[in-house]
Amino acid sequence: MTLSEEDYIKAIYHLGKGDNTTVSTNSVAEMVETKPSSVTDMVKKLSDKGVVNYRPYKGVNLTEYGQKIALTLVRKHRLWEVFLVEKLGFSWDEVHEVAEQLEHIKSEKLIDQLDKHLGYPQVDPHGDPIPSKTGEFKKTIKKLLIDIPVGTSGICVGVKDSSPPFLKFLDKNKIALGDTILIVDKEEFDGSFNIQINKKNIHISNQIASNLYLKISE
Amino acid sequence: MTLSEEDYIKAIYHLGKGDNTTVSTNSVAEMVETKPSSVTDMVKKLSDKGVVNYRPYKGVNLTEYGQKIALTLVRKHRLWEVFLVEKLGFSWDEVHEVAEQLEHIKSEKLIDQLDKHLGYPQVDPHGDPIPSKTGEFKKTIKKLLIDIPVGTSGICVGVKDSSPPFLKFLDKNKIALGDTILIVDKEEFDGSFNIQINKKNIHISNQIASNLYLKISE
DNA sequence: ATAAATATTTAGACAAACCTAAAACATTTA
DNA sequence: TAAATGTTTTAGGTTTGTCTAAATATTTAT
Ligand SMILES: [Mn+2]
Ligand SMILES: [Mn+2]
Ligand SMILES: [Mn+2]
Ligand SMILES: [Mn+2]
Repeated sequence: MTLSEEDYIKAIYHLGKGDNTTVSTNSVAEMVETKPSSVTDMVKKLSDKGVVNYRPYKGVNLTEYGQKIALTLVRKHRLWEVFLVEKLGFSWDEVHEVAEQLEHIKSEKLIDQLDKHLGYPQVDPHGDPIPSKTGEFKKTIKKLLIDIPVGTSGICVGVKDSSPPFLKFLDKNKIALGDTILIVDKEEFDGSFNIQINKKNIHISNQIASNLYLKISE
Repeated sequence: MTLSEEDYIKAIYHLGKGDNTTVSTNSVAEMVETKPSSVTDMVKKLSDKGVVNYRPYKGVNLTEYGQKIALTLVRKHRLWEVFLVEKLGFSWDEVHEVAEQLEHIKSEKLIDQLDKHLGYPQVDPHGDPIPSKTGEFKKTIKKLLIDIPVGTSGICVGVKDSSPPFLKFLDKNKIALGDTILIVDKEEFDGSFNIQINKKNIHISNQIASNLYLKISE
């Protein structure tokens, strides 16, 4: 597959919402930042190659073969993201653009060895799951910390309240996007939480807990 | 620069023998595995961009600007080669193809951090020097071990005699291409050598020493 | 010095991936 | 259910990087 073909396949995969829903020409165009007419051309070519099912005016989705390719690309993209953050000191929000390039490097050995070098990570820095070599992975969902059971851990991926006071609080307590958080304990009395973050235990109120989104494996 | 343009620039650089000699259309074609007519086209384009000096029928070489680009590419290529060998366990002869792709990834931060991650290496797994961020590097030369002064170290890059008995000897003594060898001592009496390889000292005869090529910095 | 051999460029085409403008189809709205 | 609106495809072009075949320049050999 060429670099362009791969980017289209990934777009169709991501728009397919995990269940390979048929997606529109326009939505693909928006995702790959091109014009709908270009998508029509490409999608015909991918259809000829057996990568997608395409019915004119009706939309497009991935074949089995296409899904396999998509999962390999997602695996590569996310492993590179882990590498950039863990080994090269990139931050959460700097990795995407570079991974977007690195995902197209062709070498099976490279990816296998990278996976090993990173200690076979299960999730990327954004909390998204990394498919195994055979394409399996756990789905993840985004939940408010307050709705997550004790003993579970997840990755901080967003805030509900983004007011300066709240952000300042997070900053002061060194809670940042991309951090792994373990729910240690929940206090019956006031609904407050004990959480572990960066190897330290801290205590947060019910209010804080209801404004932090984590991504956890189902 | 596009991937293709970069590969042409590298080819012109490598054919230029370090002193930026003017090179022929045919030689470039051979190196980038294309036809001479394609080289003519590309070289005109690179000339318009100020990357090369081109005189029809006379040949092509790099401008100052072109040399800068070439050195950046060589730097990237060789840093990735070190990464593949040192961090991912690739062997000497497996890295080139992958580095040929990785060298085109665009991110200055990526290369700076990779350099740091690798501990600012001076040479790649083939004994070739890695240009600094500003483009400086020591030239290296290939010499028979026998002609190298005591105290110098280099990287094993080839053999003069490739007969089975000699190769078997190297194998038995765990001397492989890509290994770093330090000349510890030379025996006046029989011209034999003490060398250090893989943190072990071994003794080799004058005959062995006159059939092993090392790459050393000038 | 001339002819033969070789190297290089030009001319004309092609595939990939994109574009704009116009036509065809589908959906919504009145 | 017909018009209006929005979506998708088609038609026709462009750019990049490649190719073959033919023309031209340069080098080598007689
Ligand atoms: Mn990409
Ligand atoms: Mn990610
Ligand atoms: Mn390359
Ligand atoms: Mn090398």
